[in-house]
Amino acid sequence: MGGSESSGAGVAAGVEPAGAGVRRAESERRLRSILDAARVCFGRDGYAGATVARIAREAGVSNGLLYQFFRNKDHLFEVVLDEVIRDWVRALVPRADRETSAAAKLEGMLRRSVEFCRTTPLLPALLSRDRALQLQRIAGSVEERAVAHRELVASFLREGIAAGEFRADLDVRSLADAICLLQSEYSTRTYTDSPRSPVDQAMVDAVVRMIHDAVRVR
Amino acid sequence: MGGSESSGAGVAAGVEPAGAGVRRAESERRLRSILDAARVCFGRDGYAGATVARIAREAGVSNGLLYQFFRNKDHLFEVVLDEVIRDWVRALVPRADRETSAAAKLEGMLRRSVEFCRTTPLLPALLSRDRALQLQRIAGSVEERAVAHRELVASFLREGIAAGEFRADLDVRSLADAICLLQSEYSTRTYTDSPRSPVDQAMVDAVVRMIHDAVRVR
Amino acid sequence: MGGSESSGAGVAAGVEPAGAGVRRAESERRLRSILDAARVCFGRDGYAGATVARIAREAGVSNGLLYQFFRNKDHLFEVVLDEVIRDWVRALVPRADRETSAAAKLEGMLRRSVEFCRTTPLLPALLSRDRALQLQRIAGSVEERAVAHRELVASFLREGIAAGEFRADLDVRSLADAICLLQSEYSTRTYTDSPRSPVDQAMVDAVVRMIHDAVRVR
Amino acid sequence: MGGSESSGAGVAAGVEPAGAGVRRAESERRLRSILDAARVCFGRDGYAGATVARIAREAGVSNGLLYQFFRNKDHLFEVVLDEVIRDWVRALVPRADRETSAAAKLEGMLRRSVEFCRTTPLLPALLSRDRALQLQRIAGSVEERAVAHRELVASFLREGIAAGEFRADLDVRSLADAICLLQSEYSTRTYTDSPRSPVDQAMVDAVVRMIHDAVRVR
DNA sequence: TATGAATGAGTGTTCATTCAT
DNA sequence: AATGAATGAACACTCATTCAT
Repeated sequence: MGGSESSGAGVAAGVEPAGAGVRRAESERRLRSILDAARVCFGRDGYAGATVARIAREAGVSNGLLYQFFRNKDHLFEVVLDEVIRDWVRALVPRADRETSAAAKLEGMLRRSVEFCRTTPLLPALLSRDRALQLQRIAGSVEERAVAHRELVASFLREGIAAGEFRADLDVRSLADAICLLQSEYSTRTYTDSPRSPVDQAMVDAVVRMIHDAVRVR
Repeated sequence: MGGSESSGAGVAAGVEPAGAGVRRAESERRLRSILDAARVCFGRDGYAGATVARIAREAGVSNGLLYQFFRNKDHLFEVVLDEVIRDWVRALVPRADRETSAAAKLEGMLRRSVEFCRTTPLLPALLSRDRALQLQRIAGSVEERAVAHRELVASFLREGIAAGEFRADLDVRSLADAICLLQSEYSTRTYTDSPRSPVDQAMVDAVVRMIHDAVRVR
Repeated sequence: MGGSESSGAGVAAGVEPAGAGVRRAESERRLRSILDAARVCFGRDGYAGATVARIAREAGVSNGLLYQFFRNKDHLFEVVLDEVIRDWVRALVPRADRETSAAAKLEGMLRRSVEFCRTTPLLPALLSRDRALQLQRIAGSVEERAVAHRELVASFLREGIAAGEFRADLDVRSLADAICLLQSEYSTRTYTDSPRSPVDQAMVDAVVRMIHDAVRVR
Repeated sequence: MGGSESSGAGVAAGVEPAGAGVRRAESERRLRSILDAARVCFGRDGYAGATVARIAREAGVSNGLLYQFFRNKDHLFEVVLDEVIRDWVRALVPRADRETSAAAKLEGMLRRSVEFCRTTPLLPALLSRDRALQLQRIAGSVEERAVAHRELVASFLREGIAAGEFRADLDVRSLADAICLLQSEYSTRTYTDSPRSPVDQAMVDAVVRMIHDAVRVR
């Protein structure tokens, strides 16, 4: 995956690199490094704590260049967040070929999410409740994704129930919520690598088991 | 529980009320109101978002008085955090009389934690990963308490295993971690009452059931 | 008149010095010096050209103190403008005792205006068309005063016509406009003391004569 | 008059178009469009308010090209100002054939000035006291022209006196100054079209009458 | 002890200017 | 000759902290 988890082609939506010469490449590389630095800074310091100046410095560009690509700090944050979420969501989608049972899908999703966060300078941290975000500003996109995430998990649960694989009396909504939360949190902690409690394989396994126990037919 | 969740004795450790005359009481009351206001502000606005001026204003004291009690904003935050955690932990301790089984203790702990957060202007929000906190600053006390929390849960698990109430092959450490996490997060969300996904009784019930499923003998 | 043309008592409307001790006086003196410095700076450099930092420096106070008194640069400007206009208008009012004829009132008004500007660090310059002001921001108060000014002059003209002192066929509106303009401009130039054409007594006399010629019965 | 009020010959003094090939024409056209755009921008936004980037954009050229023709923003402004003044002065010169009396020349000058400003995207606004200009920067050329303007008016006055058309005791210098001022101001206001007091025909007529009254023999 | 006026370093943002292409 | 990406100094404004009273 390398150093940059950019979304395939055009770097980021909402940003127009413009131009089409040789400079284009250079410019795009800089935009990329700004986004990467922003990802790290926002992830490390939160929205308020991250300064535009520091992001620029860590990206190796001038203070002002940032404003050639983004309207303001908010806009930069929005784009970064969007990108990260997109990358993350992509990682969650089940492997159609190998994960056939609903249980396998749930498990795969959790493990991949954790793995994704381990190798990505990210801010799913931000998926959790970073008050510093003053989320109202960008609540939209985050909220939307969260809902989508829960819905995806819920669909797996329903699928499992329908297949007789899971208990019929599951409280799908509540369980989906809890599973999403576990997934988010363990993913986040994997990255932040807080000394508080580093996430190791045994923990992930335990969570997987916990989820299985919660859904499977007795 | 009343308006102030202060810890019984000398208000807060690390703070020297000084003096011993008649004014002592007055002074202590002011310190109390500062701490209460800080709790509310930090909880509401996060570390960076909370301003010293506003805390003072909401406490009904002058800007400068704050610095008679606390070295700086960081120090105030540290003390507030410590206090909140102490209060919270106190709420977790099982009711010796009514909760005899390990399972009951685990369940009671979760429910009380959620309840505590519902009625307390608090900042367990801060227990979770509020990156704005730049936790490194005060990691110490938080970390310490987190470890204690996990250890408490772990002891319940071991107790249950010993009593033949829980499965013998539980990964105690990992499970304790997951349970703590669920407890923290649902408690936090209860308070923040985020539109993202308001926590209702059904959800708490689902989590309780999940934990039961994870531990009980098949 | 002295160094400061503040309006008698409370310094400036819309600003709450608050407090009532000994410090109050000190504080008020600082507010005064900010307003005076602002008057000079805005007058000299225009709205955009004047920097908050320089105003603070020339007032001998810190950068931030300014924001204890005023919401922002705009607000400061508004207050300064209001104050200046108030002072200026006050200077225009005819001396009830000595100026009885309409002609004397017109003449007195012009001469006093010029005199006022000679001794006042001011910005009637701003009364004229300083585009840098982006007048839309504060258009209200300026416009209002300008209208009042024209109306005052017009009333003198009508008075003179009624008294048979002035020609009956005067285009009152247009003439009032022209007279106001002459007054504003010569007043402004007196202060700016532009090398372009310093205003001397002979010039003022010539303008006075011009106005007389324009109104008096043949 | 067409779209561009440039002065016939080499576009503008102080600017070296350089080169002598076929591209010369192209280059000159670009310079022209920069100057035109600058005229509009400076006139609309004032010196500080006008941005180099916007001027370039409205001229349809790149940001940097501007610096091939002009040392810096100041220089551009200087050149634009010079050009505008030249155009304006040209408009003031009396029609040798139709304006024979000194009074007719004065009147014609005023009316043409107003008319010129009505139809020209211009900045005579800048001739007046736009403090944002920080006129010190370019005082030179403006001052020079202002003196010339006054001298022209003065010559008309002397001519009228010599012809017995005007009063012999006129204070030529002072009166010339006042007349120039009226002319500048009404011209400016005509363009800016400020809601403050739109200049209509009646007003211009009144000013013309005022000037006549001021000079003509009783 | 308590005040709040005062400070100034630091923030996000703009924009004249340069320079590799 | 022409571009426009990149720079960085400067701006308005905020806020933790101090200190005379």
